[in-house]
Amino acid sequence: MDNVLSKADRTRQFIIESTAWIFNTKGYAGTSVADLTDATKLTKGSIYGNFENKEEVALAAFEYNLILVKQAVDQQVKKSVTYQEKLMVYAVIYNKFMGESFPKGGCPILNTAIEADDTHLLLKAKAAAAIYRWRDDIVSLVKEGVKAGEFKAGMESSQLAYSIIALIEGGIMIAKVTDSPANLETILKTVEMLIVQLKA
Amino acid sequence: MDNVLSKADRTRQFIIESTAWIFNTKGYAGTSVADLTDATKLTKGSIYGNFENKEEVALAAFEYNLILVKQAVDQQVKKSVTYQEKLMVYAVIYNKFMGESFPKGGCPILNTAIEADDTHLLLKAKAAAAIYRWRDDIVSLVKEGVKAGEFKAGMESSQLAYSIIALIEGGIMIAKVTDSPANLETILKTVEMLIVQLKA
DNA sequence: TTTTTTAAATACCATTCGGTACATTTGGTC
DNA sequence: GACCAAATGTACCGAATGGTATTTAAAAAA
Repeated sequence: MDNVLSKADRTRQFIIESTAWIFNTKGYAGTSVADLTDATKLTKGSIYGNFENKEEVALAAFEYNLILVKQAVDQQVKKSVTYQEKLMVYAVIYNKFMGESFPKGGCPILNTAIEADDTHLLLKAKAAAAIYRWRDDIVSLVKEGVKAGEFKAGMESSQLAYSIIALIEGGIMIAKVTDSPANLETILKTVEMLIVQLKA
Repeated sequence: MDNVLSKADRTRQFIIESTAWIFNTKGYAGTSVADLTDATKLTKGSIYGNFENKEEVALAAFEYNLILVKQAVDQQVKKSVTYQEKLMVYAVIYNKFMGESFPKGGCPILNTAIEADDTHLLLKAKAAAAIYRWRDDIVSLVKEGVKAGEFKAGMESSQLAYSIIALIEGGIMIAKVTDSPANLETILKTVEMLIVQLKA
């Protein structure tokens, strides 16, 4: 018994990784179990041997999609020197939301929040938690930036955080539905403006 | 033949009005034909006698939901005196997005854009058109406000328009998924700030 | 009021849905 | 390599899916 993942755990992970993008594009209701077997080339028996039901796959897939986003963000935040740069990472990374490391189908928080808010309590709760985590991260960066003397106290930091998140998520929605990444870039200029105002 | 609506047209309208909110809450994929017969107390024969298929009902329902929003907005814009007030109507009205005249389930543009962007070309196109109309309305109001001497030329008006839309839609998403209307109010303060900056 | 047209209800279709019992194969251990 | 447990495939279930002839009822025209 090596401390390597068991066959079951590896299959479970394989199912999650190969189907997460489907849930992110088609949604929970729009994704069928047949979609999962098609994508994995596994059978229903195998899927249901590793997950209790479709819902459990969807929840795991959502968490995996979040990890993908978080990894992309953390990597870039680490590279940034100034707090302005660190704050802008959220905006910049979401600007390449069509990128490789990013889950196909756009922002999973946005997609899940919109579909689940009236229909699926568990997914809704997970999406809400992701929003709060994101807000807290932004608030922390602002506070650290103030402490480091880079920012002056300006707009209430949680207002800024919510506004940045709303601009990014709303911007992704607009860019995707209009097939125009330029629209997101335009909106991100406003995000940058809000952050720059912190230095005034 | 009075120029009153025919029986068919009235039934068609009845189906649209009684099912539009279902599409807006459950989405296109999540709404079944059985949901439509339940809500209307009609049979499948009647639904399919007035619509070619589920898609046609969904498209008509989306248009109806848009009309509901537009009526609520236009009514308030007319009441407003200053251009700042007129611009803020979009924000204020969306703040009561749980109101009576507003379609249940939140903003139909947002809901439809997110579900359809990767799955349903026709709905996607309709949602995109709604975004462009909204942007044009905001740009027009800004230009008129400048002409009237209320605003000075500031941020590019289309950038402002997209930013306002993104803040409102992102704000609705956040407020709904966190069950906290206060979060939307916070974000709308930033919308107000952007508009006030036009007067500086 | 009778006739004709139109709309709605009934009963059905094939297919897909999520899910499961059980047989078969595989991987890990001795 | 034999053995056993664990994982996967096979075959199936009832219910729900979107959709459609065809019959019945109602409305409009004559």
